[in-house]
Amino acid sequence: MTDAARSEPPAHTKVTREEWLQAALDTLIEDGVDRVKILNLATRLQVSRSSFYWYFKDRRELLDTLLDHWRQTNTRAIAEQAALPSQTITEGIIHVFRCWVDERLFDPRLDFAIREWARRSSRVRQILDAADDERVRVIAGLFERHGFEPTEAFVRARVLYFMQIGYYALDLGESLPQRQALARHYLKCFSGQDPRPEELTEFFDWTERAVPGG
Amino acid sequence: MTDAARSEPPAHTKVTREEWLQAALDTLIEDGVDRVKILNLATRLQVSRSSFYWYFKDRRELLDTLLDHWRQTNTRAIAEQAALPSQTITEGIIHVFRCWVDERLFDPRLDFAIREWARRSSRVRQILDAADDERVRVIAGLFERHGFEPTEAFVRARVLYFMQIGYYALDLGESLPQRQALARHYLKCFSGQDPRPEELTEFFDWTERAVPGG
DNA sequence: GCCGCTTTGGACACTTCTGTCTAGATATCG
DNA sequence: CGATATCTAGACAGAAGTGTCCAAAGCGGC
Repeated sequence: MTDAARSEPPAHTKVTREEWLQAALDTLIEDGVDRVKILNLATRLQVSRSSFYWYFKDRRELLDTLLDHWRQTNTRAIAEQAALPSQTITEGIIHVFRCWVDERLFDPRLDFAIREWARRSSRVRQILDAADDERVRVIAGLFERHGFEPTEAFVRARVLYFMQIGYYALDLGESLPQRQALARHYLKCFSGQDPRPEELTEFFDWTERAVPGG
Repeated sequence: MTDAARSEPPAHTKVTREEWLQAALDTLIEDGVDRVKILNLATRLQVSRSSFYWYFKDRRELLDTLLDHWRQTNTRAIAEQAALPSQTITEGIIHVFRCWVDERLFDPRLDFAIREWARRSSRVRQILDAADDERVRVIAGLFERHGFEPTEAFVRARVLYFMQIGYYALDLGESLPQRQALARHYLKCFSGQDPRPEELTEFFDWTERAVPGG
């Protein structure tokens, strides 16, 4: 995209709306919604606090914008990967695994920041519940396409998805090789069957292309 | 325990240390550590804020006490249930399931309040990491006692534990019957084998005794 | 070169929370 | 009864955050 295409701000602008948003997003992910304070952001951006009110009506409008951003990233990535065609159930699960490996597809820290926020806001809570529901549904659909009964597909989708949410809750900080070493066992546990070796090597190749160096 | 045994407070005491602690614990669980404010608690307890400083040095001392309370409940319950003797792996898993059913054994909301707190305090984070590690270890020990290879035991312990943490993260609010209906499928997924019918009925009986009416 | 639009800074009033200090109230014991 | 230890209230100072108002600064167009 050229600079002209994004309607360049006047030259004497110190901080754009996008910079306020990015700073807010970073703070949301790092410290939680309670610390997304206008004063904080202003200090971080080296600009006066009152400039904020030029771009946003109030703090609430800023937070609403952050929430919209989340809605249009994480859940969509899971849905897209789960919908890809697959020869075997393990290959299908591997497609979903891509979300857990590439943070550009699914940002776990943002997801948890939203989850924590939802504990204190029924409005956010409703939106989050709908997202969780959709994620489990699309994964259950994957299991069903591979011949699992609806109830078993639902339970296995839950185990796969909840397990990953729990994994993120612990925020273990494992390296990619550590995680890859266990992938085969996870696949066995989630699907009840062993993955084909070529599926695994293809997954590791994909990982190397998507996340060079881990 | 008799009243005499707990060294009765003077009659003109409006609020005891234990009441401050209980109010703080409730608030921690409900609203998170950031909202455990002395002013809040004083208002809730209908007492002057400065009385707090009679019982506690400062806010930090109160929070330390809450953390200690958590350390001596949740993790211990999991360790105790996982250590019980079991004929089959499914029976062993069912013992752990008791923690997920009886909130007197394992309080999920307290656990999540601590988890959220740990995101902002490296001290709490270290303590939490040690607890998570111990929980996975004791469950992996259960799988190993039933003949699983160490790596597979470890992965299955993780899937079982992380899945439950993820389940709590979503805070679905399902009823006990709803959850019981899926227990058989979870056991199959976690262990790779079907539970014996009598194990399930015994589990449901235990549940009815422990949590009458669900 | 001046006007006006966009953007920023600084001051103000308000709220919520923290910790300290001091004076008082109340039961118990001598 | 009075002294003492235990507990509570209220006032104070200060930090950190919110939103509003108005003056001023920097560019672009005329």
